[in-house]
Amino acid sequence: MLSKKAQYAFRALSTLVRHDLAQRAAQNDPISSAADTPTSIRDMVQIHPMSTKFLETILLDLKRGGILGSKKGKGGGYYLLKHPDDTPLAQVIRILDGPIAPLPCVSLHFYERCHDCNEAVCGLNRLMAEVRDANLAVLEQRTLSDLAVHPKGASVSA
Amino acid sequence: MLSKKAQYAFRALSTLVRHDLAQRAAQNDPISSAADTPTSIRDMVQIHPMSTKFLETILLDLKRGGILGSKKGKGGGYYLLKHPDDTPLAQVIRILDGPIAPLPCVSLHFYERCHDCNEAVCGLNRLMAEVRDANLAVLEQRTLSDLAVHPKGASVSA
DNA sequence: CTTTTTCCCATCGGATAGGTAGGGATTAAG
DNA sequence: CTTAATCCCTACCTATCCGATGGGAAAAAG
Repeated sequence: MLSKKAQYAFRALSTLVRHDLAQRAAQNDPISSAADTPTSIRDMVQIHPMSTKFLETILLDLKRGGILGSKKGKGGGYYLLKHPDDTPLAQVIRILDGPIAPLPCVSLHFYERCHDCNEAVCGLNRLMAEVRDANLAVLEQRTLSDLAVHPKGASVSA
Repeated sequence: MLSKKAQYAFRALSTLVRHDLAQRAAQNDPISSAADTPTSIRDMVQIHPMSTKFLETILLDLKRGGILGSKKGKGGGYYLLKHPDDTPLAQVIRILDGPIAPLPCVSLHFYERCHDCNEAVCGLNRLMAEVRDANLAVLEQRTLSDLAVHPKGASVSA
């Protein structure tokens, strides 16, 4: 199960993605970043109601994780550092919730050896590695762009 | 991530599965259950070292969940109620850890409506349903029998 | 009846999750 | 320079859960 942090993060990110894509379209300049017009926490909370202070800590995590940039002072806020297509959902989850694998001994980014268990003959490792791969097949493929796609809008890219 | 409960459960179950399969083979009667020679907690702990008391609560959960049966008194213990092929890993996880889905609003067995979110237009629901399906494709297919298969033993059934 | 072993209840310390509070530090605008 | 907006940092609180423990009651076998 995803934590509340990750859930709220995805909601706030969907707002940032929509703002980012709209701005790129308006500028006819799909390469430039959206840094010049960031989105404030206040605006995000108005779109998706949640605790302002809690969202603050989440956005800071995402900034430290290299997904977001920020601008201080009046007219400041947060913005995506990369194109929404270039941030897989797995990256967001790892920042806020840690490992995606069901067991530390099959984790790619947070590997830890399991004691009291010989990995070579442990039937569980192999099975949980299968689960991990099944998860990553979705979470590394899907990106922030997919968050903004509504079911009715049949803009399926692939 | 799986809880410690689920991890320990799988270790104990692997002992029960090996015992069950060995007994079926010895009897040349692959249909009968292994109820007549249950495995005690003490035996399980000797094979996979862990807290006896903790394992006790886990095995009780598995019994309430309909996976195990028990026999009291001397020579008693726990045994599988069904053939190892007929208990998918998903059932074990649901008993000990609850939902397999990343969000309650996409859970099949533990569904809960999410507030502050219109499921029809929520991009996250659709994506997390994909993750759920990817997980279930493995966890409903793989069974307790797969726990006992060692990597070297190439007895791949399908 | 005695021994063995499962079963049941109550508890408990520590960690984590979820959320709150207050006060800076930085920037832009007037 | 002053003010207002906004990000940033530290600490705290509370409830829940995880992993684990203790003490027995009940049942089966000898």
